[in-house]
Amino acid sequence: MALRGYPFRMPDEIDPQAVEWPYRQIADVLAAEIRAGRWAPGGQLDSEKILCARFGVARKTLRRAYESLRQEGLIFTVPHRGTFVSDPLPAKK
Amino acid sequence: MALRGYPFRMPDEIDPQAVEWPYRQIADVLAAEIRAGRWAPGGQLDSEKILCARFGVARKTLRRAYESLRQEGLIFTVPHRGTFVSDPLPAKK
DNA sequence: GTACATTTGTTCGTATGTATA
DNA sequence: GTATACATACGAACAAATGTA
Repeated sequence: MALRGYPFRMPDEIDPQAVEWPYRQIADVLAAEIRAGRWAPGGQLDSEKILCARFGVARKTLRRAYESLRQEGLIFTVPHRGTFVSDPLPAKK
Repeated sequence: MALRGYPFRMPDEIDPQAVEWPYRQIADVLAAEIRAGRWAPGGQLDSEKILCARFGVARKTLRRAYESLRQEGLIFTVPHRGTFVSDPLPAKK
């Protein structure tokens, strides 16, 4: 990482200089983990706060990633409770 | 300045009629200020918006000037955060 | 019931990224 | 080169709902 004079290193797989937007990279990482079975269907995902720390992004960016995953049907959010893995998972396109 | 009957003075040192491209003039002005120590190494430069107003140019032009300064190693940009003076500054060629 | 922590919901201001005319 | 619009992102703050001690 650390491209073009960017002095910091991101905590996780996110590259702010990449072609893909950070929120997309995050969504892809989480989608892969969900598909891999890191959480069981219905299981609760990490909170926005935790994931912000993990990926080193602002909460708005993390929420944008979650929003994408919701639109893709992989997760659902219960207000003030948390975000969970869809059950069943949609077929992989 | 005050070209072609334009009764006012340009906001800053840019002369659209000069041989040098406006983005080059801007880059030179900023480079001189950086070398002169107007900002400390690591200090945040003015935003694109501010500098557009100062030099009286479109954002596209200002960004091109910043791009040149980045290539010269004088500054670096953190996406959505701002543009900063390199630390340390490269030796003047 | 009260107090506290946790999580998501919402809004504000500012800055850069990208695209189109 | 200019002008405009919109998307993405950071940072911060506060609100609302939930769960627990």
